[in-house]
Amino acid sequence: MARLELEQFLPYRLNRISTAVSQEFRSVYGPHHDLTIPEWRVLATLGQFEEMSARAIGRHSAMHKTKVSRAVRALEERRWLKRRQSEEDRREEFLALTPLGRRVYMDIVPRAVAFEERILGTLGSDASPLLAALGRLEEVLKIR
Amino acid sequence: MARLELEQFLPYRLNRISTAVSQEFRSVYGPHHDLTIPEWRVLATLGQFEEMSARAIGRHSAMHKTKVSRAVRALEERRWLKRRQSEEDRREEFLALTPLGRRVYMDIVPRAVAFEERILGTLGSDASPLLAALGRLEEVLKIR
DNA sequence: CACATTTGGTTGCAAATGTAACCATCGTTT
DNA sequence: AAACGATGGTTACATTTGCAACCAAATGTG
Repeated sequence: MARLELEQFLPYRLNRISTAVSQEFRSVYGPHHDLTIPEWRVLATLGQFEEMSARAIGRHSAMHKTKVSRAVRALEERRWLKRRQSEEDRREEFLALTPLGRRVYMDIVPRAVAFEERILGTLGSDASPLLAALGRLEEVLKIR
Repeated sequence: MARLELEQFLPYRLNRISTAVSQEFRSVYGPHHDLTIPEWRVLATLGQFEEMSARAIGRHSAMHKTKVSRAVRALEERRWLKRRQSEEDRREEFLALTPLGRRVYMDIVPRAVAFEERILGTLGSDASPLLAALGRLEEVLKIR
């Protein structure tokens, strides 16, 4: 008869690990800044690329355009980013962090880096095989 | 200056991989049976343990009790599981798959196993380091 | 140039989820 | 046994999410 142990099942394990890590990470910046995961992704993308359209942000951070749209509005209301109408194509707008937004970004990045190092650090020599395997998974799943 | 590439950031990668894998998996059983992830988890847990309380299912499958409650009701309405009042403690009820539910379970399990084998298979020799690393991560995150 | 099609982005609506409040029952303390 | 808090489970409410419809501007086609 077919046998399946949920706790050993790859999709289940990945899901649990992923949410636990996200949760942990949020508890790292949460006490200092209140922002959701989609908001953090937009912030991080703009921190990395200066100026970018919403469409491009979505493509780069793997988020649906409605998610991006809402996160952008939230950040805009907090004055963390500003919009600029494109000259060539008046449908699209370019987004960029404000000085305030950049300050928040610069405050979170070191925490993010330290967080990641902490986790990978405790993995010790298992860390790099993990990263390699994740890379392979990304290839297999064609999400790269 | 602080540097962070979102596409390389561990929480981001895990999240993307996890949702992609879940999505893939759902497309495996989706055409045959329509059930959500929480419903699948309850089904899988009961398939594994014959009879179990909702509380125990939640603990075992790492789901909040409201999620379990709703999934159980949905499965019950589909006549895939039945409830039995506990004699000792009239608050709790034991849940078990009906023959119909078990048939569905038995139909999905081989697909699930094959799916997992397909993914791990394409990873080749990277597969077992991945599983080992996931195990370490679970330890580090104390979700085991 | 008129018209259809595509595309960047927003909005409305329905489904999914988490939190807190809740109900009933249990165990414990007095 | 009366009163207490803890526990299994459900329900109500607010928030988040995805999908589809939508708007406006761009591009393509006759």
